[in-house]
Amino acid sequence: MSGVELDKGYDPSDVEKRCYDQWLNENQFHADDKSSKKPYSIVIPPPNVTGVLHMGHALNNTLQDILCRYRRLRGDNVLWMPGTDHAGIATQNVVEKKLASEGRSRHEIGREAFVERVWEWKEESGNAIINQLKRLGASCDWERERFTMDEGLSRAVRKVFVELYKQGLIVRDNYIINWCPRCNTALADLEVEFEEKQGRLYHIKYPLADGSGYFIVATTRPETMFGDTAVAVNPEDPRYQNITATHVKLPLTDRDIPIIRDSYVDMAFGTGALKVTPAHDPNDFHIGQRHHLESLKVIGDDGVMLEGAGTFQGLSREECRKQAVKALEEQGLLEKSDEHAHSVGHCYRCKTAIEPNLSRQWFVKTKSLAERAIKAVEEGRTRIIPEHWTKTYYEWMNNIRDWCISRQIWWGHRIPVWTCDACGQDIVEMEDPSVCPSCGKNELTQDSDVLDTWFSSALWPFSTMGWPDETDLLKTFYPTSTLVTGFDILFFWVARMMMMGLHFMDEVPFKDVYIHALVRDEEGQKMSKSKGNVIDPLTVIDSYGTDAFRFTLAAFAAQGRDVKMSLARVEGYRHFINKLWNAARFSMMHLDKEYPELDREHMGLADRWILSRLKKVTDEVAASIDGYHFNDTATSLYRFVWNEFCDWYLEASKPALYGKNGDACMNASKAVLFRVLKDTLVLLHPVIPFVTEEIWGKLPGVRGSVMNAVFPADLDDFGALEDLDSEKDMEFVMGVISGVRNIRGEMNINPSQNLAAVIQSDVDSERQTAWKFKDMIMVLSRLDSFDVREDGEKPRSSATAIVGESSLYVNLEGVIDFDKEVERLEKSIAKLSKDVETISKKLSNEAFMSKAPDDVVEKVRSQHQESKDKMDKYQENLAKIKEARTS
RNA sequence: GGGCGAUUAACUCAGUUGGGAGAGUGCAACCCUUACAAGGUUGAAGUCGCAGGUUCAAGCCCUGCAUCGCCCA
Repeated sequence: MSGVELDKGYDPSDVEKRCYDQWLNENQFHADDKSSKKPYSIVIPPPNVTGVLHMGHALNNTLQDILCRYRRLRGDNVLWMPGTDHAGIATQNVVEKKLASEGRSRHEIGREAFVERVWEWKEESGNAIINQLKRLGASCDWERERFTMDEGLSRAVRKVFVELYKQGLIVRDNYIINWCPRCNTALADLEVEFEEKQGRLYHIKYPLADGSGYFIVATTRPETMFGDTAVAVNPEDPRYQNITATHVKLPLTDRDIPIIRDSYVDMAFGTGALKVTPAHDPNDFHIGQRHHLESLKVIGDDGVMLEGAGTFQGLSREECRKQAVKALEEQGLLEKSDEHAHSVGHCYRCKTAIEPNLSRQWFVKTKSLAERAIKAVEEGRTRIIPEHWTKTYYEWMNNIRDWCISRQIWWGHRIPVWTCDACGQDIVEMEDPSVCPSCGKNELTQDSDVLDTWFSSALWPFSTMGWPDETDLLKTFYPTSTLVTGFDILFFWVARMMMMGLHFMDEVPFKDVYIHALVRDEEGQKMSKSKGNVIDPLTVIDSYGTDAFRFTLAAFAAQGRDVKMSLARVEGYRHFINKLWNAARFSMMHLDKEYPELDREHMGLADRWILSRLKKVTDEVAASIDGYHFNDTATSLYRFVWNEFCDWYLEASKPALYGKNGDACMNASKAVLFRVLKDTLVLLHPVIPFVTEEIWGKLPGVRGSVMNAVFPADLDDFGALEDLDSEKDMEFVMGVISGVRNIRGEMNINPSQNLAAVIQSDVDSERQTAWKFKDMIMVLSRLDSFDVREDGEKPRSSATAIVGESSLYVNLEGVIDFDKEVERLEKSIAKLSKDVETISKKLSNEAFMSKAPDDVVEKVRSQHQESKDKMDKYQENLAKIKEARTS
């Protein structure tokens, strides 16, 4: 005994900072621009620069880190590109609120000063989330950290805008868009969240212009009626076949509006007559386009009624609704109003009800871009995992609409379009223009809007690598290997990166897209501030350690299933970390040097067995990470470490380690212990980097970081670790030991009481195995006497277990409780007889015998035989014990 | 309205080509055995949402239904 002394328990807080600093100092996370090694690259989904780490980030980045650390261990040149985005609307909102608390508005201080303030706020808070990612252990290449608004990325944005403009893929148009009256900006369709709201459906009489009656139109938004420019009915609708009037009188106004016929109108809804408001409803807008209707905007960008609302001008849209309804009622034009549930769009940033609004905005024409993005997935150049998300991807891509990219805010990439005040010419170039190329005048005005943040995020996989320059980084790492992200931004981000990557790089941005679940609370509710059910990842890290937290996230990350985070689970995995720590602590007591060679000649059964199991778990870990089955990775490791290494191997190898079998065996076992512990740390490292690094550093003779270790599967002798014979022998031996323990437990025999046991068997191999490894059997089942024989009388006062095809008798002379043993045996028999019954049924089923494949029939036969033999043996013993009881 | 997912032990969840239902936690009993009581040994616990169908064989494939959740319109 010697070696390094480890503390009794593992203290993460002390270790984590030290390890992380060590990695940074050693430049472990840095990727080479050029390298002969196989490249592996991931770009981080950039979090908002002013945001804070939440559970979603924690899961997302833990999975990326597992992949990156694993690929490094496999010898790849790994780039994990980190960075943040500027989150235009969200960040602007925050700074505006701060201004408001000072009693000022952004308009008061002006654009330049405001943007200055936002940069200040970014500097102030911008490192928070980066530091939080570091606490999570993220092994990003921090030297390459990028921000969507830094100079290089801004140049990429400019280039993309200019090129798309020149290609006719970016256009300015008057179109119905989603307007947030609170943020005062246009939004993309995606940025609107629909929510079912209880409203009212108002049935309003629209008198026919020729006085021959009236139409009843149903609407949830009576305030928009001032913008009506037609009433539409379905041409098929029999109710309106014989209408002679061509116009209706628009109530509360002096306007007549035409009656039009359009098959869009749902005859089953209301009375089948639809008021058409092209300027304030997307569907109406399209009807308006088809029928060349006028679009009359009656609600201003601030949500206040405009001139078209007549006497209602100046009212808010909510107040206008109230008063208009009242006026209609007074004039007898409101037939009725019913309770009505309908979905209302809300701003995804501030939750204000969206106003569909006619507006002049910039759009990306997405159709041709989407076609290539669809094709890339169809052809498998990009794989979406789990596969079922591809359908959602196709669905959206096939129905994609033009993307409104202009935002009426100040924080973001300003749209690089100048208009000549004199001749109206638009100028869109890489360099800021000073004179109009058309008329030569120099009074140019730049568009005041900025671009959607997602416009810059869409370029992330190549803009972060230096595009539009042809950098080595791009050559080495584009296309990236894997993108890890949540499904909530599949459209916002993934789809748009696909379009931009294919268009500008002529190559997909990533080969694999792994889509993980959302993290929810214990009840499965989405975590949100308003519900108060948010668990702060940093609190979890502080209480349980990063490794326990990461292991929990990995263990929960089953494909296609949400993660329900519970602190009880994290605590459970903290126990696992501690178990590992203590296993290492025990190991270190025996390890005093490096053991470079395995001494197969002097190894015991447990040694050969654990090496074989090590090979197995290594294969499992590699396969599960390669296939993004992170929960399987965690499960395999957990079982191996706890149930095989700790529960069996360490216990079984103690005699050898304590020198009871001589120095040669002791050293052979130490070498195995060293090897298994070392390789296990490497296998665990991608999931729990800190504790593994800490233990690694204390391994005798080992230099450098675990990050530079070789993955066990890549070691020369890896294949030679497998030893199926030893696995089989060990299984039998463990069966015997468990048999004794079971009897001890069920018969309430004190663990400290030594017992005598006998294996009786007519199977040569089982007798040999039992005899060969009797030392292990005796130690682990606490026997002071153990015998193996081919036949003979069963000991009178003993309890029985069947192991393999052998009988195990545990002598309970003087302590046996016959009734209990009868009960025990009957229980086993009942279980077996149920099995035998089911299997017999199969075997007597002619259809099964003739149609099932031979190997299956054979398997069932042997199962039947096995169970039956076992049951017979129990029954024999039961008879004997009953006999003994009565005598 | 269209689409996707979920439903397996008290709880949280695995179950990858269909071939005798698993884990962790919790629970119960016993144990301070010299790495770990944040531990050890043992045990109990499931009509795999419901109803049909395909098949020799269904937790798994097909259809319908129910409940819950999400996305899109």
